[in-house]
Amino acid sequence: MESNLHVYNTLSREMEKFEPINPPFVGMYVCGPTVYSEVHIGNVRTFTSFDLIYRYLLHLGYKVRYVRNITDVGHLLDDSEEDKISKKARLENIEPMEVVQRYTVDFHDTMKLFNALSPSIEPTATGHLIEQIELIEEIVKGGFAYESNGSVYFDVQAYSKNENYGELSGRNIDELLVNTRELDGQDDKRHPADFAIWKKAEPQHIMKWHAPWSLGFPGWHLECSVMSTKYLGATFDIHGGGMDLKFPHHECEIAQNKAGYGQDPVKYWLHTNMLTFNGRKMAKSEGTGVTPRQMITGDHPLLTQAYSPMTIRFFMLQAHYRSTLDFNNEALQAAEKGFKRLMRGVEDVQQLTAEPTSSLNIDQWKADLYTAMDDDFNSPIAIAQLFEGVRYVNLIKDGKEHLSASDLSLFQSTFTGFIHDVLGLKSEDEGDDGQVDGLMQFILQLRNEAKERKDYSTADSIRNTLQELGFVIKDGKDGTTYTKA
RNA sequence: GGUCUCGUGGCCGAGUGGCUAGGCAGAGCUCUGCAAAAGCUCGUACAGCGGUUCGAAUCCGCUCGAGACCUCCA
Repeated sequence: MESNLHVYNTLSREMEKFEPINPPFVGMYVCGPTVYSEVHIGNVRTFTSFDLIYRYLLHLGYKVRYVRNITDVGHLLDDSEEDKISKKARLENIEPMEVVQRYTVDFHDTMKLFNALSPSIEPTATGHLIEQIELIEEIVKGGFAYESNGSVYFDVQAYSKNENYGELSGRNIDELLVNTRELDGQDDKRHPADFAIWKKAEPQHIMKWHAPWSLGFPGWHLECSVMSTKYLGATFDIHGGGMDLKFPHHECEIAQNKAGYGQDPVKYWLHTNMLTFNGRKMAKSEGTGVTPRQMITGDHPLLTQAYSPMTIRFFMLQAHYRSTLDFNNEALQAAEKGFKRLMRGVEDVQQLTAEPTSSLNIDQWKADLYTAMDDDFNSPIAIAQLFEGVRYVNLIKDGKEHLSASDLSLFQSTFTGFIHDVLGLKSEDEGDDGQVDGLMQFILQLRNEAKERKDYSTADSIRNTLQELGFVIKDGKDGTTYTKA
Protein backbone atom coordinates (compact mmCIF):
# COMPACT_ATOMS: atom_id res chain seq x y z
CA MET A 1 0.00 0.00 0.00
CA GLU A 2 1.90 2.97 -1.30
CA SER A 3 0.49 6.39 -1.86
CA ASN A 4 1.87 9.86 -2.08
CA LEU A 5 -0.94 11.42 -0.10
CA HIS A 6 -0.05 14.38 2.09
CA VAL A 7 -2.42 15.86 4.63
CA TYR A 8 -2.39 19.03 6.68
CA ASN A 9 -2.20 18.07 10.33
CA THR A 10 -3.72 20.64 12.65
CA LEU A 11 -1.62 19.30 15.49
CA SER A 12 1.72 20.02 13.82
CA ARG A 13 0.37 22.83 11.66
CA GLU A 14 2.24 21.29 8.79
CA MET A 15 1.70 19.20 5.72
CA GLU A 16 2.67 15.61 6.48
CA LYS A 17 3.00 12.49 4.40
CA PHE A 18 0.08 10.22 5.18
CA GLU A 19 1.37 6.99 6.64
CA PRO A 20 -1.25 4.87 8.40
CA ILE A 21 -0.30 3.19 11.65
CA ASN A 22 -1.40 -0.19 10.33
CA PRO A 23 -1.52 -0.14 6.55
CA PRO A 24 -3.60 -0.89 4.61
CA PHE A 25 -6.04 -0.18 7.44
CA VAL A 26 -7.05 3.35 8.27
CA GLY A 27 -9.10 4.42 11.26
CA MET A 28 -10.99 7.65 10.89
CA TYR A 29 -13.23 9.29 13.47
CA VAL A 30 -15.38 12.30 12.66
CA CYS A 31 -17.48 14.25 15.13
CA GLY A 32 -21.08 13.90 14.03
CA PRO A 33 -24.09 16.07 14.69
CA THR A 34 -26.09 16.68 17.83
CA VAL A 35 -29.53 15.56 16.81
CA TYR A 36 -31.82 18.15 18.33
CA SER A 37 -32.86 19.89 15.11
CA GLU A 38 -32.44 19.74 11.36
CA VAL A 39 -28.82 20.00 10.29
CA HIS A 40 -27.97 23.16 8.42
CA ILE A 41 -26.05 23.48 5.20
CA GLY A 42 -22.82 24.21 7.08
CA ASN A 43 -23.01 20.82 8.77
CA VAL A 44 -23.53 19.29 5.37
CA ARG A 45 -20.33 20.91 4.15
CA THR A 46 -18.30 19.35 6.92
CA PHE A 47 -19.68 15.88 6.31
CA THR A 48 -19.31 16.33 2.57
CA SER A 49 -15.66 17.23 3.06
CA PHE A 50 -15.06 14.09 5.08
CA ASP A 51 -17.04 12.11 2.55
CA LEU A 52 -14.56 13.28 -0.07
CA ILE A 53 -11.67 12.29 2.20
CA TYR A 54 -13.24 8.90 2.92
CA ARG A 55 -13.91 8.27 -0.75
CA TYR A 56 -10.39 9.19 -1.78
CA LEU A 57 -8.82 6.96 0.87
CA LEU A 58 -11.00 4.09 -0.35
CA HIS A 59 -10.09 4.91 -3.94
CA LEU A 60 -6.41 4.68 -3.06
CA GLY A 61 -7.08 1.18 -1.78
CA TYR A 62 -7.03 1.72 1.97
CA LYS A 63 -9.31 -0.36 4.13
CA VAL A 64 -11.00 2.42 6.03
CA ARG A 65 -13.08 2.11 9.16
CA TYR A 66 -15.01 5.36 9.27
CA VAL A 67 -16.65 6.09 12.62
CA ARG A 68 -18.98 9.04 12.96
CA ASN A 69 -20.92 9.50 16.16
CA ILE A 70 -24.41 10.70 16.83
CA THR A 71 -24.58 12.95 19.86
CA ASP A 72 -27.91 12.08 21.41
CA VAL A 73 -27.21 13.33 24.91
CA GLY A 74 -28.14 16.96 25.13
CA HIS A 75 -25.48 19.10 26.67
CA LEU A 76 -25.85 22.16 28.79
CA LEU A 77 -26.70 25.45 27.23
CA ASP A 78 -24.53 28.29 28.44
CA ASP A 79 -26.80 30.02 30.88
CA SER A 80 -29.67 27.69 31.48
CA GLU A 81 -29.82 24.45 33.35
CA GLU A 82 -31.58 22.75 30.51
CA ASP A 83 -29.93 20.85 27.70
CA LYS A 84 -30.69 21.16 24.03
CA ILE A 85 -32.43 17.87 23.54
CA SER A 86 -34.65 17.99 26.60
CA LYS A 87 -35.50 21.61 25.84
CA LYS A 88 -36.59 20.64 22.37
CA ALA A 89 -38.53 17.70 23.79
CA ARG A 90 -40.34 19.93 26.24
CA LEU A 91 -41.18 22.52 23.59
CA GLU A 92 -42.54 19.91 21.23
CA ASN A 93 -44.09 17.87 24.04
CA ILE A 94 -42.41 14.65 23.04
CA GLU A 95 -39.91 12.20 24.49
CA PRO A 96 -36.22 13.13 24.22
CA MET A 97 -35.53 9.94 22.33
CA GLU A 98 -38.28 10.91 19.92
CA VAL A 99 -36.37 14.08 19.14
CA VAL A 100 -33.23 12.05 18.69
CA GLN A 101 -34.91 9.55 16.41
CA ARG A 102 -36.59 12.17 14.27
CA TYR A 103 -33.46 14.18 13.59
CA THR A 104 -31.21 11.18 13.22
CA VAL A 105 -33.43 9.91 10.42
CA ASP A 106 -33.57 13.38 8.94
CA PHE A 107 -29.80 13.63 9.05
CA HIS A 108 -29.39 10.33 7.25
CA ASP A 109 -31.95 11.28 4.61
CA THR A 110 -30.17 14.57 4.04
CA MET A 111 -26.71 13.09 3.66
CA LYS A 112 -28.13 10.55 1.25
CA LEU A 113 -29.49 13.35 -0.91
CA PHE A 114 -25.98 14.76 -1.07
CA ASN A 115 -24.69 11.32 -2.04
CA ALA A 116 -22.51 10.88 1.05
CA LEU A 117 -21.46 7.34 1.88
CA SER A 118 -22.55 5.97 5.23
CA PRO A 119 -19.90 5.58 7.91
CA SER A 120 -18.77 2.08 8.87
CA ILE A 121 -19.96 2.57 12.44
CA GLU A 122 -22.27 5.26 13.76
CA PRO A 123 -22.25 4.96 17.54
CA THR A 124 -24.42 6.97 19.89
CA ALA A 125 -23.45 8.63 23.14
CA THR A 126 -26.35 7.09 25.07
CA GLY A 127 -25.26 3.66 23.90
CA HIS A 128 -21.88 4.11 25.57
CA LEU A 129 -22.75 5.37 29.03
CA ILE A 130 -20.99 2.49 30.76
CA GLU A 131 -17.77 3.10 28.88
CA GLN A 132 -17.96 6.80 29.65
CA ILE A 133 -18.40 6.16 33.35
CA GLU A 134 -15.44 3.78 33.24
CA LEU A 135 -13.27 6.43 31.62
CA ILE A 136 -14.26 8.97 34.25
CA GLU A 137 -13.23 6.49 36.94
CA GLU A 138 -9.86 6.03 35.27
CA ILE A 139 -9.29 9.75 35.04
CA VAL A 140 -10.22 10.24 38.68
CA LYS A 141 -8.00 7.35 39.69
CA GLY A 142 -5.11 8.94 37.87
CA GLY A 143 -5.58 12.15 39.81
CA PHE A 144 -6.67 14.21 36.81
CA ALA A 145 -10.23 14.84 37.92
CA TYR A 146 -12.06 15.59 41.12
CA GLU A 147 -15.59 15.27 42.38
CA SER A 148 -17.45 18.30 43.52
CA ASN A 149 -21.13 18.28 44.57
CA GLY A 150 -21.94 15.21 42.56
CA SER A 151 -20.21 16.50 39.43
CA VAL A 152 -16.77 15.50 38.24
CA TYR A 153 -14.38 18.00 36.71
CA PHE A 154 -11.24 17.49 34.72
CA ASP A 155 -8.33 19.08 36.57
CA VAL A 156 -6.59 21.05 33.85
CA GLN A 157 -3.85 22.28 36.14
CA ALA A 158 -2.94 18.82 37.37
CA TYR A 159 -2.88 17.61 33.78
CA SER A 160 -0.75 20.55 32.68
CA LYS A 161 2.08 19.61 35.01
CA ASN A 162 3.27 16.99 32.56
CA GLU A 163 1.17 17.58 29.49
CA ASN A 164 0.55 20.46 27.20
CA TYR A 165 -3.10 21.41 27.46
CA GLY A 166 -3.55 23.62 24.39
CA GLU A 167 -1.24 21.73 22.04
CA LEU A 168 -3.92 21.36 19.40
CA SER A 169 -5.59 24.75 19.53
CA GLY A 170 -2.41 26.70 20.22
CA ARG A 171 -3.73 27.99 23.47
CA ASN A 172 -1.64 28.94 26.43
CA ILE A 173 -2.84 27.51 29.72
CA ASP A 174 -1.93 30.59 31.76
CA GLU A 175 -3.73 32.96 29.42
CA LEU A 176 -6.64 30.59 29.38
CA LEU A 177 -6.97 30.80 33.13
CA VAL A 178 -6.76 34.57 33.07
CA ASN A 179 -9.04 35.13 30.13
CA THR A 180 -11.82 32.71 30.85
CA ARG A 181 -14.95 34.66 31.45
CA GLU A 182 -16.78 34.66 34.71
CA LEU A 183 -19.70 32.35 34.29
CA ASP A 184 -22.42 31.41 36.69
CA GLY A 185 -22.43 27.98 38.19
CA GLN A 186 -18.68 27.71 38.17
CA ASP A 187 -18.47 27.50 41.94
CA ASP A 188 -17.90 23.79 41.91
CA LYS A 189 -14.78 24.09 39.82
CA ARG A 190 -11.36 24.62 41.29
CA HIS A 191 -10.23 26.54 38.24
CA PRO A 192 -12.23 28.22 35.51
CA ALA A 193 -10.48 26.22 32.81
CA ASP A 194 -11.58 22.90 34.31
CA PHE A 195 -14.36 21.19 32.40
CA ALA A 196 -17.12 18.82 33.44
CA ILE A 197 -16.79 15.16 32.62
CA TRP A 198 -19.81 14.22 34.70
CA LYS A 199 -22.57 16.64 35.57
CA LYS A 200 -25.12 16.15 38.31
CA ALA A 201 -28.62 16.58 36.93
CA GLU A 202 -31.06 19.09 38.28
CA PRO A 203 -34.44 17.60 39.26
CA GLN A 204 -36.18 18.91 36.12
CA HIS A 205 -33.54 17.45 33.86
CA ILE A 206 -35.04 14.67 31.75
CA MET A 207 -32.02 12.78 30.42
CA LYS A 208 -30.03 11.38 33.33
CA TRP A 209 -28.31 8.20 34.43
CA HIS A 210 -27.05 6.62 37.62
CA ALA A 211 -23.34 6.91 38.22
CA PRO A 212 -21.12 6.62 41.31
CA TRP A 213 -21.13 10.40 41.77
CA SER A 214 -24.75 11.31 41.17
CA LEU A 215 -27.79 10.92 38.99
CA GLY A 216 -26.54 12.92 36.05
CA PHE A 217 -25.11 12.91 32.58
CA PRO A 218 -21.68 12.76 30.96
CA GLY A 219 -19.66 15.73 29.75
CA TRP A 220 -19.86 16.45 26.07
CA HIS A 221 -16.23 15.76 25.22
CA LEU A 222 -16.27 12.35 26.81
CA GLU A 223 -18.30 10.42 24.26
CA CYS A 224 -15.79 10.98 21.47
CA SER A 225 -12.86 9.85 23.61
CA VAL A 226 -14.71 6.70 24.53
CA MET A 227 -16.20 5.76 21.18
CA SER A 228 -13.12 6.50 19.11
CA THR A 229 -11.02 4.38 21.45
CA LYS A 230 -13.54 1.56 21.53
CA TYR A 231 -13.83 1.20 17.77
CA LEU A 232 -10.47 2.41 16.50
CA GLY A 233 -8.06 1.69 19.32
CA ALA A 234 -6.18 3.87 21.76
CA THR A 235 -4.23 5.48 18.93
CA PHE A 236 -5.74 5.82 15.47
CA ASP A 237 -5.01 7.58 12.21
CA ILE A 238 -7.41 10.40 11.50
CA HIS A 239 -9.68 12.47 13.67
CA GLY A 240 -11.80 15.07 11.97
CA GLY A 241 -14.36 17.71 12.66
CA GLY A 242 -15.22 21.32 12.08
CA MET A 243 -12.74 24.04 12.97
CA ASP A 244 -15.05 25.26 15.68
CA LEU A 245 -14.54 22.02 17.56
CA LYS A 246 -10.80 22.47 17.90
CA PHE A 247 -11.29 24.22 21.17
CA PRO A 248 -12.49 23.21 23.60
CA HIS A 249 -13.91 19.94 22.27
CA HIS A 250 -10.90 18.32 20.62
CA GLU A 251 -8.44 19.78 23.08
CA CYS A 252 -10.41 18.22 25.91
CA GLU A 253 -10.65 14.94 24.07
CA ILE A 254 -6.88 14.68 23.83
CA ALA A 255 -6.54 15.50 27.53
CA GLN A 256 -9.11 12.87 28.50
CA ASN A 257 -7.45 10.22 26.39
CA LYS A 258 -4.01 10.92 27.75
CA ALA A 259 -5.25 11.13 31.31
CA GLY A 260 -7.53 8.10 31.14
CA TYR A 261 -5.91 5.78 28.59
CA GLY A 262 -2.37 7.08 28.83
CA GLN A 263 -2.04 7.48 25.09
CA ASP A 264 -1.98 10.23 22.53
CA PRO A 265 -5.09 9.27 20.59
CA VAL A 266 -4.65 10.71 17.12
CA LYS A 267 -1.94 10.78 14.49
CA TYR A 268 -3.53 13.24 12.06
CA TRP A 269 -6.04 15.90 13.08
CA LEU A 270 -8.05 17.25 10.15
CA HIS A 271 -10.29 20.27 10.50
CA THR A 272 -12.74 21.59 7.95
CA ASN A 273 -13.54 25.24 7.61
CA MET A 274 -16.82 27.02 8.04
CA LEU A 275 -19.46 27.96 5.56
CA THR A 276 -20.60 31.55 5.53
CA PHE A 277 -23.70 33.16 4.17
CA ASN A 278 -23.27 36.81 3.31
CA GLY A 279 -19.90 36.68 5.02
CA ARG A 280 -21.27 35.46 8.33
CA LYS A 281 -20.78 32.08 9.85
CA MET A 282 -23.79 29.89 9.72
CA ALA A 283 -24.71 28.60 13.13
CA LYS A 284 -27.75 27.12 14.70
CA SER A 285 -27.21 29.13 17.83
CA GLU A 286 -27.28 32.40 15.92
CA GLY A 287 -30.39 31.50 14.00
CA THR A 288 -28.53 31.98 10.73
CA GLY A 289 -28.65 28.38 9.72
CA VAL A 290 -30.01 27.70 6.25
CA THR A 291 -31.23 24.14 6.03
CA PRO A 292 -30.61 21.76 3.13
CA ARG A 293 -34.35 21.67 2.60
CA GLN A 294 -34.43 25.43 2.14
CA MET A 295 -31.54 25.25 -0.32
CA ILE A 296 -33.23 22.55 -2.34
CA THR A 297 -36.61 24.26 -2.42
CA GLY A 298 -35.25 27.80 -2.65
CA ASP A 299 -37.55 28.72 0.20
CA HIS A 300 -35.35 31.24 2.00
CA PRO A 301 -35.22 35.05 1.80
CA LEU A 302 -31.56 34.99 0.80
CA LEU A 303 -32.10 32.60 -2.08
CA THR A 304 -33.30 33.72 -5.49
CA GLN A 305 -33.87 30.17 -6.69
CA ALA A 306 -33.65 26.51 -5.69
CA TYR A 307 -30.40 24.57 -6.00
CA SER A 308 -30.14 20.84 -6.44
CA PRO A 309 -28.14 18.73 -3.97
CA MET A 310 -25.54 17.86 -6.61
CA THR A 311 -25.13 21.53 -7.55
CA ILE A 312 -24.49 22.30 -3.90
CA ARG A 313 -22.11 19.39 -3.50
CA PHE A 314 -20.20 20.44 -6.62
CA PHE A 315 -20.09 24.02 -5.37
CA MET A 316 -18.63 22.85 -2.06
CA LEU A 317 -16.02 20.69 -3.76
CA GLN A 318 -14.91 23.65 -5.86
CA ALA A 319 -13.45 25.14 -2.69
CA HIS A 320 -10.75 23.52 -0.58
CA TYR A 321 -12.03 21.99 2.65
CA ARG A 322 -9.76 24.15 4.80
CA SER A 323 -10.98 27.43 3.29
CA THR A 324 -14.11 29.27 4.29
CA LEU A 325 -16.70 29.22 1.58
CA ASP A 326 -19.24 31.95 1.09
CA PHE A 327 -22.65 31.17 -0.33
CA ASN A 328 -24.32 33.57 -2.69
CA ASN A 329 -26.71 33.21 -5.57
CA GLU A 330 -24.35 34.27 -8.30
CA ALA A 331 -21.73 31.73 -7.25
CA LEU A 332 -24.30 28.96 -6.88
CA GLN A 333 -25.72 29.67 -10.32
CA ALA A 334 -22.23 29.49 -11.76
CA ALA A 335 -21.80 26.13 -10.05
CA GLU A 336 -25.09 24.91 -11.46
CA LYS A 337 -23.94 25.60 -15.01
CA GLY A 338 -20.47 24.24 -14.46
CA PHE A 339 -21.87 21.07 -12.95
CA LYS A 340 -24.13 20.49 -15.93
CA ARG A 341 -21.21 20.95 -18.27
CA LEU A 342 -19.20 18.39 -16.34
CA MET A 343 -22.08 15.92 -16.44
CA ARG A 344 -22.44 16.42 -20.19
CA GLY A 345 -18.78 15.47 -20.40
CA VAL A 346 -19.53 12.24 -18.53
CA GLU A 347 -22.25 11.39 -21.04
CA ASP A 348 -20.22 12.35 -24.09
CA VAL A 349 -17.02 10.59 -23.10
CA GLN A 350 -18.77 7.23 -23.49
CA GLN A 351 -19.68 8.02 -27.11
CA LEU A 352 -16.10 8.60 -28.23
CA THR A 353 -14.45 6.15 -30.61
CA ALA A 354 -10.83 5.10 -30.74
CA GLU A 355 -8.26 5.80 -33.45
CA PRO A 356 -4.99 4.00 -34.14
CA THR A 357 -2.93 6.61 -32.27
CA SER A 358 -3.23 9.22 -29.54
CA SER A 359 -2.69 12.95 -29.86
CA LEU A 360 -3.20 13.68 -26.17
CA ASN A 361 -1.12 12.65 -23.18
CA ILE A 362 -3.65 10.86 -21.02
CA ASP A 363 -1.07 9.48 -18.60
CA GLN A 364 0.06 12.99 -17.75
CA TRP A 365 -3.50 14.20 -17.43
CA LYS A 366 -4.28 11.39 -15.04
CA ALA A 367 -1.12 11.95 -13.03
CA ASP A 368 -2.03 15.62 -12.55
CA LEU A 369 -5.42 14.57 -11.25
CA TYR A 370 -3.85 12.39 -8.57
CA THR A 371 -1.24 14.99 -7.73
CA ALA A 372 -4.04 17.40 -6.92
CA MET A 373 -5.86 15.00 -4.62
CA ASP A 374 -2.63 13.85 -3.00
CA ASP A 375 -2.03 17.45 -2.00
CA ASP A 376 -4.35 17.45 1.01
CA PHE A 377 -7.43 16.50 -0.99
CA ASN A 378 -7.29 19.52 -3.27
CA SER A 379 -10.61 18.99 -5.00
CA PRO A 380 -10.68 22.46 -6.67
CA ILE A 381 -7.55 21.61 -8.63
CA ALA A 382 -8.87 18.15 -9.39
CA ILE A 383 -12.06 19.68 -10.75
CA ALA A 384 -10.06 22.11 -12.89
CA GLN A 385 -8.26 19.08 -14.26
CA LEU A 386 -11.57 17.36 -14.97
CA PHE A 387 -12.71 20.39 -16.94
CA GLU A 388 -9.54 20.01 -18.95
CA GLY A 389 -10.88 16.50 -19.53
CA VAL A 390 -14.19 17.96 -20.75
CA ARG A 391 -12.21 20.01 -23.22
CA TYR A 392 -10.52 16.80 -24.40
CA VAL A 393 -13.89 15.13 -24.83
CA ASN A 394 -15.15 17.94 -27.01
CA LEU A 395 -12.00 18.15 -29.07
CA ILE A 396 -12.11 14.42 -29.73
CA LYS A 397 -15.80 14.64 -30.55
CA ASP A 398 -15.01 17.33 -33.10
CA GLY A 399 -12.26 15.20 -34.59
CA LYS A 400 -9.55 17.66 -33.63
CA GLU A 401 -7.82 15.23 -31.29
CA HIS A 402 -7.85 11.44 -31.11
CA LEU A 403 -7.01 8.60 -28.73
CA SER A 404 -5.88 5.03 -29.15
CA ALA A 405 -8.12 2.28 -27.82
CA SER A 406 -6.07 1.81 -24.66
CA ASP A 407 -5.80 5.54 -23.99
CA LEU A 408 -9.48 6.04 -24.61
CA SER A 409 -10.40 3.28 -22.21
CA LEU A 410 -8.05 4.71 -19.57
CA PHE A 411 -9.44 8.18 -20.11
CA GLN A 412 -13.04 7.03 -19.89
CA SER A 413 -12.57 5.02 -16.73
CA THR A 414 -10.48 7.68 -15.00
CA PHE A 415 -12.70 10.58 -15.96
CA THR A 416 -15.96 8.89 -15.07
CA GLY A 417 -14.57 7.03 -12.09
CA PHE A 418 -13.15 10.14 -10.52
CA ILE A 419 -16.34 12.11 -10.88
CA HIS A 420 -18.58 9.32 -9.61
CA ASP A 421 -16.46 7.52 -7.05
CA VAL A 422 -14.07 10.13 -5.67
CA LEU A 423 -16.08 13.32 -5.94
CA GLY A 424 -19.36 11.52 -5.43
CA LEU A 425 -21.11 13.50 -8.15
CA LYS A 426 -23.87 11.93 -10.19
CA SER A 427 -26.27 13.04 -12.84
CA GLU A 428 -29.60 14.27 -11.58
CA ASP A 429 -31.49 13.72 -14.79
CA GLU A 430 -34.39 11.61 -13.78
CA GLY A 431 -34.33 8.58 -15.98
CA ASP A 432 -37.37 7.96 -18.16
CA ASP A 433 -38.69 4.82 -19.73
CA GLY A 434 -37.60 5.76 -23.22
CA GLN A 435 -40.98 7.19 -24.14
CA VAL A 436 -39.74 10.75 -23.97
CA ASP A 437 -36.67 9.91 -25.99
CA GLY A 438 -38.74 8.16 -28.62
CA LEU A 439 -41.05 11.14 -28.91
CA MET A 440 -38.10 13.49 -29.16
CA GLN A 441 -36.49 11.49 -31.91
CA PHE A 442 -39.73 11.56 -33.84
CA ILE A 443 -40.20 15.31 -33.40
CA LEU A 444 -36.60 16.02 -34.37
CA GLN A 445 -37.03 13.90 -37.47
CA LEU A 446 -40.04 15.99 -38.50
CA ARG A 447 -38.03 19.12 -37.87
CA ASN A 448 -35.14 17.94 -39.97
CA GLU A 449 -37.52 17.19 -42.81
CA ALA A 450 -38.77 20.76 -42.54
CA LYS A 451 -35.20 22.00 -42.61
CA GLU A 452 -34.50 20.03 -45.74
CA ARG A 453 -37.49 21.71 -47.36
CA LYS A 454 -35.97 25.01 -46.17
CA ASP A 455 -39.14 25.49 -44.17
CA TYR A 456 -37.28 27.30 -41.43
CA SER A 457 -40.33 28.83 -39.82
CA THR A 458 -41.64 25.36 -38.99
CA ALA A 459 -38.20 24.20 -37.87
CA ASP A 460 -37.76 27.22 -35.62
CA SER A 461 -41.24 26.90 -34.26
CA ILE A 462 -40.56 23.32 -33.23
CA ARG A 463 -37.27 24.33 -31.66
CA ASN A 464 -38.80 27.24 -29.77
CA THR A 465 -41.66 25.17 -28.45
CA LEU A 466 -39.32 22.42 -27.28
CA GLN A 467 -37.13 25.04 -25.64
CA GLU A 468 -40.09 26.36 -23.69
CA LEU A 469 -40.71 22.81 -22.52
CA GLY A 470 -37.14 22.58 -21.29
CA PHE A 471 -35.32 20.87 -24.15
CA VAL A 472 -32.31 22.47 -25.82
CA ILE A 473 -31.89 21.52 -29.46
CA LYS A 474 -28.44 21.31 -30.98
CA ASP A 475 -27.84 20.89 -34.71
CA GLY A 476 -24.49 19.18 -35.05
CA LYS A 477 -22.60 17.87 -38.03
CA ASP A 478 -23.87 14.33 -37.49
CA GLY A 479 -27.47 15.11 -36.78
CA THR A 480 -29.54 16.80 -34.15
CA THR A 481 -29.37 16.14 -30.44
CA TYR A 482 -31.21 17.47 -27.45
CA THR A 483 -30.51 18.00 -23.78
CA LYS A 484 -32.75 18.85 -20.90
CA ALA A 485 -32.16 22.40 -19.76
C1' G B 1 -9.14 42.27 25.92
C1' G B 2 -6.32 37.50 24.37
C1' U B 3 -5.24 33.85 20.31
C1' C B 4 -5.55 33.04 15.17
C1' U B 5 -6.99 33.15 9.99
C1' C B 6 -7.94 35.74 5.72
C1' G B 7 -8.09 40.03 2.05
C1' U B 8 -6.66 37.33 -5.64
C1' G B 9 -9.58 40.14 -12.12
C1' G B 10 -17.47 41.41 -12.62
C1' C B 11 -18.68 36.86 -9.12
C1' C B 12 -16.92 32.13 -6.80
C1' G B 13 -12.28 30.10 -6.01
C1' A B 14 -6.93 27.55 -6.55
C1' G B 15 -1.92 28.71 -6.22
C1' U B 16 2.47 30.75 -4.13
C1' G B 17 9.69 33.70 -4.35
C1' G B 18 10.60 34.09 -11.54
C1' C B 19 6.46 29.90 -15.73
C1' U B 20 -1.88 29.20 -18.02
C1' A B 21 -5.36 27.62 -12.24
C1' G B 22 -10.47 26.37 -13.11
C1' G B 23 -15.82 27.49 -13.24
C1' C B 24 -19.58 31.33 -14.28
C1' A B 25 -20.35 36.04 -16.62
C1' G B 26 -18.29 39.39 -20.80
C1' A B 27 -15.79 40.35 -25.89
C1' G B 28 -14.06 38.51 -30.73
C1' C B 29 -13.55 34.54 -34.28
C1' U B 30 -14.79 29.42 -36.45
C1' C B 31 -18.95 26.25 -37.40
C1' U B 32 -24.30 27.08 -38.64
C1' G B 33 -30.23 28.83 -42.77
C1' C B 34 -30.55 31.32 -37.98
C1' A B 35 -29.76 29.83 -33.11
C1' A B 36 -27.89 26.63 -29.54
C1' A B 37 -23.85 23.60 -28.47
C1' A B 38 -18.74 23.03 -29.20
C1' G B 39 -13.72 24.82 -30.36
C1' C B 40 -10.05 28.76 -30.42
C1' U B 41 -8.51 33.66 -28.64
C1' C B 42 -8.83 37.85 -25.03
C1' G B 43 -8.93 41.03 -20.09
C1' U B 44 -3.17 40.68 -17.88
C1' A B 45 -5.89 40.30 -10.88
C1' C B 46 -3.48 39.40 -6.29
C1' A B 47 -6.25 45.40 0.06
C1' G B 48 -2.66 49.81 1.03
C1' C B 49 2.30 51.50 2.40
C1' G B 50 7.29 50.31 3.38
C1' G B 51 11.35 46.54 3.52
C1' U B 52 14.32 41.90 2.06
C1' U B 53 15.72 40.06 -2.97
C1' C B 54 18.60 40.09 -9.37
C1' G B 55 13.20 39.32 -9.03
C1' A B 56 7.23 39.16 -4.53
C1' A B 57 0.67 38.56 -5.39
C1' U B 58 3.88 34.77 -2.85
C1' C B 59 8.92 36.32 2.62
C1' C B 60 9.15 40.44 6.75
C1' G B 61 6.97 44.93 9.16
C1' C B 62 3.11 48.40 9.63
C1' U B 63 -1.89 50.27 8.29
C1' C B 64 -6.82 49.38 6.85
C1' G B 65 -10.76 45.81 6.28
C1' A B 66 -13.30 41.01 7.11
C1' G B 67 -13.95 36.66 9.84
C1' A B 68 -13.15 32.65 13.52
C1' C B 69 -12.06 30.85 18.46
C1' C B 70 -11.73 32.18 23.76
C1' U B 71 -19.19 29.94 25.79
C1' C B 72 -23.16 25.31 22.85
C1' C B 73 -21.83 25.08 17.58
C1' A B 74 -19.63 21.29 11.71
